[in-house]
Amino acid sequence: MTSVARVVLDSPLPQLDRLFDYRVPAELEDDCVPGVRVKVPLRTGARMSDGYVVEVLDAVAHAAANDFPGELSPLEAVVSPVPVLAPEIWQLARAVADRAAGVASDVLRLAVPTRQVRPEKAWLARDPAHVPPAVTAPAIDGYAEGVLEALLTTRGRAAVSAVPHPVRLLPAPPADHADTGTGTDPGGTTPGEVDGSDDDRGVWVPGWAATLAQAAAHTLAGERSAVLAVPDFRDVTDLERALLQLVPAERVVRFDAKQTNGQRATALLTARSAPVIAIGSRAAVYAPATELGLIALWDDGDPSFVEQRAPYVHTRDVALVRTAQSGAALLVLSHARSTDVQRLVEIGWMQEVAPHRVRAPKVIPTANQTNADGPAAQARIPSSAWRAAREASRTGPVLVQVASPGFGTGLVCTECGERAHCRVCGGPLGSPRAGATPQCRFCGALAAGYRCPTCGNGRLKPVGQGAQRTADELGRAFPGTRIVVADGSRPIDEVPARPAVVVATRGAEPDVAGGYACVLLLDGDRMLAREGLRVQEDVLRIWTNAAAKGAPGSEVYLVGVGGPLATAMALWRLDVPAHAELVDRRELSFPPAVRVATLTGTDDAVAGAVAALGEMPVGPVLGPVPVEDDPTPGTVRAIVRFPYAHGTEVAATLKAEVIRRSSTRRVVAGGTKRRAAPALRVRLDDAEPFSEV
DNA sequence: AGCACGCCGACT
DNA sequence: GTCGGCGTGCTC
Repeated sequence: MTSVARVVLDSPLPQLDRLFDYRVPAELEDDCVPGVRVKVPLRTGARMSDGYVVEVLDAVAHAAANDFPGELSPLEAVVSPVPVLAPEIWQLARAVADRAAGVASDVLRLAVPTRQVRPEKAWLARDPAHVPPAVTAPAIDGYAEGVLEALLTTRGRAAVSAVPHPVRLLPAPPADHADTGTGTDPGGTTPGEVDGSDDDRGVWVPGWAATLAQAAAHTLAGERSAVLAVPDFRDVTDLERALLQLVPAERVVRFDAKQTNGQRATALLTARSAPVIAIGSRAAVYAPATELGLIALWDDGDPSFVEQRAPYVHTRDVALVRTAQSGAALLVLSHARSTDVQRLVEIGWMQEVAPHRVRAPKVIPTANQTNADGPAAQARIPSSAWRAAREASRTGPVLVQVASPGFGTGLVCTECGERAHCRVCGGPLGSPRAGATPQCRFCGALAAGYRCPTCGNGRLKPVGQGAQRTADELGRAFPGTRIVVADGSRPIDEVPARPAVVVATRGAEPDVAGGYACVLLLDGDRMLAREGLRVQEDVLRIWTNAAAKGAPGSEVYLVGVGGPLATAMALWRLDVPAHAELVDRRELSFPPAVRVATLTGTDDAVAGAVAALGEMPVGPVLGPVPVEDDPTPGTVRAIVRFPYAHGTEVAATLKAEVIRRSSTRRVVAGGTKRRAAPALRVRLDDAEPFSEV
């Protein structure tokens, strides 16, 4: 009895994005199981394509399905007998691609690393009798008793406000017997904050990391997997440190961008073998963790969650699809709520959970206070904040958050004030240190011997204040105090809990055990001056994340900001501005109140796609307008907006249009053999066009 | 992608 | 009359 393999091809072509059936030769039948890599003939016998088997049918079942009338070609080869594509990850990739009008194999490239022989051999040689060490369920601290535990048990979904300060996590006692119970709090080891004692057991971790680690350990104690995705590498490290206090290292599997393919392959196979806690950045959300019980994200508003490769799907959206498919619980932790999550809360899809009896940062807005008669640094810092910082810097580290890296935000001509731009790419020039050769902030090109194109003058001066400049000024104003600078080019993970002034650019704030004694948020006005849909929620995220690095209840000075944002910060009610923002978006029909699709290509193709959508879009179609910097002249772009309820239909229609347009190959006018860009490119839920409005 | 099929100009 | 141009379409 011959069987039939259904295969997904490893090809980015939209017209090949469906399953192909192949006859399985008898000699391959043993190895041909769902998830293995295969080689298959395509169109002509000599041409081979790679792919994955997603299903194996016997001939009877295939005859009953009867969807291909022709004669099946035989499978060429099973590349490796190791099933690297888990069935649920195939389902996830299919659904994610469909939602984004994209190609499933593009998603698979994010989910499955390229073939690695050594990890596969190691996996095949593993001891099948090995039982991973059991895990004891810890309590989840900082929230009303049992609330999050109950959510995990009932597979609920929640937007969780994070514990807004560092906490000390104590190690879990060794689990000496397989305790499959849930919710049992091991006596005397309640992890959590410590009231300033000199006890040096345990580790200090951010509040959110402790909560995620406890929730994941709780899930794993019930022999179910957890998948935890965080925005960046440093967050993965924080989370891992928290987890290793609670569960054996063997049960934590990392997925992150800095791994080699070999490490990723090993992680993938480990995750498939037994319940684990899979942690990492974007890639972790695709971890093939068995028996999934929990999916959790930290800080879903962070732009790092936007995938940079086709089909550009946001980790949050992948998590939503995976939650729906797997029935796992979903926790989205943050301090500042994203408008996307606020929408899910308002439509009743997620519930809200806030910490119980925790000490929020004491945010003190200083809208219009100035301190004009001090030195330069003092002029930027109101006297109340100044005094608090000076006082706090005698007992511990003070965090000063500034907007941008380098010495200034840019360079201008000393004569005419014209901004200096890069001669290579036109980007803004900056100066990494006082007196250093100006350098492009975009492409990094050095601009030695720069002369102003407007007036011919050769001297430049900085505008704005960066971290180094602030640090220089504070160093003069705080003689004898250690000054530390942390920014993108000089990252510092942690500073000691000793008196110091730590000047950091947004997002680069070092951790400190126990938290900072005081936090100053400078440049808020400048951060808010940017244009774009996401500016407000972004800024709130940046402020709250820095504020949460302060010790419990420590003072946080929000300089130069007033109004509703300052109020929300002072009351630590970050749901309020999220709601207000969402109300605005609804009125304007902007995302995430609606979904958007950007259509790029020839005016024919774009107009055709808009026409094919018929009545599905809401509001006027924006454009089409010429795309200025596109390599293909005559390229236009249109933006259509549509309700979530039409998502499936819109994506399917646009995908069909892409296929229709890609079947005819176009050649660049001018006779060269170069192939032109596809006639139509479609991208769903791309907020970027709105950030320049 | 690649490669075959298909309907209109210059050649033995 | 054919050889071959590359527009159009398909790939189990």
